Amino acid sequence: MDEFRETELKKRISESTIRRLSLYHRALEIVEDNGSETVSSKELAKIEKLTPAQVRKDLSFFGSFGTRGLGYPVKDLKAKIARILGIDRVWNIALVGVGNIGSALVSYKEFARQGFKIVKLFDNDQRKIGSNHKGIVVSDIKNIVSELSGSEIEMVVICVPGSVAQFVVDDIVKAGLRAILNFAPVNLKVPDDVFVRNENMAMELEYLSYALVNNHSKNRVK
Amino acid sequence: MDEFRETELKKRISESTIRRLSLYHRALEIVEDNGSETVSSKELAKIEKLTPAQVRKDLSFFGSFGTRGLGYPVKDLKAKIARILGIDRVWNIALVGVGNIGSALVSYKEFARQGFKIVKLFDNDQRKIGSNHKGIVVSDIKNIVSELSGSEIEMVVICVPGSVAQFVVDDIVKAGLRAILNFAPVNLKVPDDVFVRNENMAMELEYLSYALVNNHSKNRVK
DNA sequence: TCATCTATGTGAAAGCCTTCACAAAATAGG
DNA sequence: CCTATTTTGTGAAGGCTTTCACATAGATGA
Repeated sequence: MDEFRETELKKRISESTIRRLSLYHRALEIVEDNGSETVSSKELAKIEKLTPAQVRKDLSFFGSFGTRGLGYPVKDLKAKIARILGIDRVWNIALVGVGNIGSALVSYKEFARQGFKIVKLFDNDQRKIGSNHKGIVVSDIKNIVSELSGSEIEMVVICVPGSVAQFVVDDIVKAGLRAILNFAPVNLKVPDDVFVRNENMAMELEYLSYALVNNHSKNRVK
Repeated sequence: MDEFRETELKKRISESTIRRLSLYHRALEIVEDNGSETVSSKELAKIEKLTPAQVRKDLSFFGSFGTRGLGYPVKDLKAKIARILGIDRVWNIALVGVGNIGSALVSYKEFARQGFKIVKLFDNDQRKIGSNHKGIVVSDIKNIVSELSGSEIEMVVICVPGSVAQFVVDDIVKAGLRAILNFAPVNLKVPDDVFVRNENMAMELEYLSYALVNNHSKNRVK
């Protein structure tokens, strides 16, 4: 692992490579369920609709995990990718905004399955504060800075309306947290050492809309 | 518009450009609310944390919308982008899988606001079939092919477990639909003329996990 | 009307990412 | 043990995207 850390300091690894690591991890779960001991870059590529060269190149940034002529050891590679991604542990997460989307995410099994554990909820609505969602009592957002500061929570999911998202983020930053998953449709301003990922579901539909309207078929003659 | 269609046939426009068009559209709403008549590429870039050159280059693929020395006419540019994206109309959408996420999306205001109208729900769970969500009665997924074929519905949102997503997609394709927003954590196999966008929320948390573990700060000395 | 200023539109350059193609390493089979 | 086969790991090439930098065109003000 330390070898990797050092590599990372020398060469910045692209966002796309990291995102594909998640895909490889997922593909390896499938292969593992099939009972295979090893898997080739070709097979992994097929599962996620990528190219074998891409798979090999991506993995090569982090080390040599395969055996020539044979492929990659499934269990081992999966563990190594989990280690690189930092998902070989549990992450405690707070969620702000217990509306439609927010409360759906509290019960979202895929988060739990990957070790992302929502352990605290915040809202500003008096009717919601004190109510119980899957065993978690909703806290008043007024106390967010003190309740997050120095807590075991390291990530926050934001499901509040766009108009208040920036205020919430300012508090999260004040509390010293550095990772935010944002469902509000606004560009959040944060210091350079804070990471934000945006989940913009309407934008994906807009892309589909564009594709349909422009008949943007993949196998169209150019 | 036809000028644009023709341009499009000559030069394929990148996915990133289209995604940024959505951002520009959103930024223009903000500028419009502020009461400005015109806006510069610099201002648009600031709102979405991009560069002015990027904004101008992206827009230039579709035409010359600005006035030198002045900027872009807000209302007009917003309408033109909406036209390009195909969001100057209502899209009727079916949603399959009325679980946590699915039912949250039925009430998701951002979809409605952008003209994405969920008009039909499907599920395979007998307890859910026939139940009412925001005025829509859940249909039996068995009838999905016949109910979608030739209907006014052109997009489908999939919120079913990964293990059944491919079967659902096969039916959607059979019904002749060509646009799918997929929340299941699997890579769906579709013909080349069908568009799929994947919404993988756990993957975004994995990216944050990676960033934190590798202290991947943006202003770090290389 | 003219000079100054502002901001677009866009070729060209730079940078980044993906794909190619092949040497190297290990397996498998006889 | 040796040959044929498989599949990795990786420089180099190719292709795509972003950024640069400036000519151009219109606005603004005296």
